[in-house]
Amino acid sequence: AAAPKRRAGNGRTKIAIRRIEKKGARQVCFAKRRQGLFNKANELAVMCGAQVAAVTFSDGGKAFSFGHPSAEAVVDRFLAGGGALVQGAAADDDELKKLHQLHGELRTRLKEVKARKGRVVEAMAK
Amino acid sequence: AAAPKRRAGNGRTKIAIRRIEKKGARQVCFAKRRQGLFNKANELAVMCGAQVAAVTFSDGGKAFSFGHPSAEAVVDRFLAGGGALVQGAAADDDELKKLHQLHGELRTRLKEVKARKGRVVEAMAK
DNA sequence: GTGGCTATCATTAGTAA
DNA sequence: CTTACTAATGATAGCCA
Repeated sequence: AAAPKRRAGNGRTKIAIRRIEKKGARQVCFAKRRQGLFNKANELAVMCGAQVAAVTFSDGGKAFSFGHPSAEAVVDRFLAGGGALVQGAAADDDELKKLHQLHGELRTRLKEVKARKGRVVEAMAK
Repeated sequence: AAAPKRRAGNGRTKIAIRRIEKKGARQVCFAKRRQGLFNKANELAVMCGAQVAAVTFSDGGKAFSFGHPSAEAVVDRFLAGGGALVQGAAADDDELKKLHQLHGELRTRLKEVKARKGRVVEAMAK
């Protein structure tokens, strides 16, 4: 008798939260997790009666968004409120740590963009 | 003899994705899931090298946000780009300017928080 | 690019502090 | 508001169609 042969599959394997190097796997992961993120955002909005917006730009620069009641509405309100309240007003000490981290990320990002801009300018000179 | 009494708790129970009526439970749920959402957003950003922003307003109208590299940067790009996004020097130059401004704001903010923390520490010493 | 599958890891409902 | 705990639900890595 032929056993109903299970599909090959090792189940979920544990992975670290760092950049996925393989391009293909990274894209698949982006698509799946983007969907998961939007789903979580929707659940938060429905269950807690909160306004939620989530926006992401893929590696390729393509934009995706989710919002309740709409991404634009929430985003507008966010900018209008002038509120640059990061991660909720936690304890000062905690917030200080977060600001330091943000600062570090910003510096890294600045360097990246500057480097890219340099290459672009150089390319245009030719 | 007193048994080492486990903490009461039935573990996670299945619930429907609809508005939570009990106010207290709704607030706790909001706090937990907001944190979970931001965590997912961060993982997506790190693992897939994508820009991500998440913004929510609680029932009480309080704003919370997360962003990589920053909520404002991603949100601005979203509103500016509308949908399709262009690459090139112009886009990079614009982003560079925004990052510089953000950097300045962050430094100001850091000083403020540090000062406040100093006052708090001093107050606690008394 | 999307969707199914399985085994496994991650999140979290309910509760109390 | 945040945190700790337990047990169960939910999300998903890797592989294939």
